[in-house]
Amino acid sequence: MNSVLSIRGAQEEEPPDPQLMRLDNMLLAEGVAGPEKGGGSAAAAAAAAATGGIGADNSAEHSDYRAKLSQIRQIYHTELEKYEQACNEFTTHVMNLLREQSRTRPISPKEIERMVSIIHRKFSSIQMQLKQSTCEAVMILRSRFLDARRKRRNFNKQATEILNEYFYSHLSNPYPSEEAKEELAKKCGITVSQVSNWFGNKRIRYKKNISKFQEEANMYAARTAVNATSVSAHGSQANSPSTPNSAGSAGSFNMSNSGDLFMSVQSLNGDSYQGGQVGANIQSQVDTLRHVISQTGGYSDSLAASQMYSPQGINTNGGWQDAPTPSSVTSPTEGPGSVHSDTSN
DNA sequence: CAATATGATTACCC
DNA sequence: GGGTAATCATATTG
Repeated sequence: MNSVLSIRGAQEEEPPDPQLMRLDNMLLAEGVAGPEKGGGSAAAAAAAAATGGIGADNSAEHSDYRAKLSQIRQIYHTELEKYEQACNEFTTHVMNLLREQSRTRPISPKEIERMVSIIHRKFSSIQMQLKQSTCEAVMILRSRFLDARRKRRNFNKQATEILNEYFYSHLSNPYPSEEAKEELAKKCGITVSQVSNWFGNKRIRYKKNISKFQEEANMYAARTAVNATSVSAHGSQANSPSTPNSAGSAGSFNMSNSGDLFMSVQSLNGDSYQGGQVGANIQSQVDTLRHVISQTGGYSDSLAASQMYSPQGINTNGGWQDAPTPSSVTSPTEGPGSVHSDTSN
């Protein structure tokens, strides 16, 4: 046992051991070795407060993690304190011993100093072990709780609803801007990067096989179309919403009906009054309507329409990326023709 | 249980 | 830096 000390003591001196520094830095970064809050009970309270600040369900997921982390932190600190105390006690004990011995034989201060330094080194190596195992524990905790891949949770129904609504009403260009992403994130109670992930996944999976998403597309298209028309085309006879049900979608919109819808949109667009909201609404409708109509089997009749509405099936640019926004949302003041050209993608 | 759906990560590209 | 495509790891479903 002495051998260990001598070996360690020989090579290790004041210069900060890189390994130790690494551990210290990590513990600090993880908030384990951070400055202890004033009150003793502050740890739990602080953790709770910190979690309560930001995301709603996100923090809930992390609360468990934080609780465990603060547990680790507490253990770490008590252990550290214990070691320190033990070190001091042992030092004084040895000092006393030496003092006693000094009566019978001369003891140089150098010897005392050496003893003390050996003791300290021994205890600091114990501390090192403590830090190492604490780091390990934190790492495990992190991988267990923070690796979202491992702890994947589906978004709640409403969130996916909102996201799908946006996606299908911007089918021609489903690339939400940073602002739009933030908005969606806020509405859905998720993070912006989650929104980005969602759209990335959605785009690729939609494109991969559109047929699988037809029902869903119809559903959202019909819903938003009905919504929009009932808002923008004031009153009128409107259309019986008809079940937004997926199966019935084909039957729900017959040719004439969809034609009416389109006409109303067109005229409104031509009006070009009140840009902003209305314009955006219309643009959305173009997408959704296009989908509905194409699904309703409007191919035999409206030839012109059929061509431009022909959706992703034969779409010339199945990929979205190639076709940057053709004036989509930003210019509501275009002539009626622009709608067609716009939808031609 | 297998099969599918789904959110996150990765590699690679522009 | 943001996009796609492939992939991973889990959740949900039948």
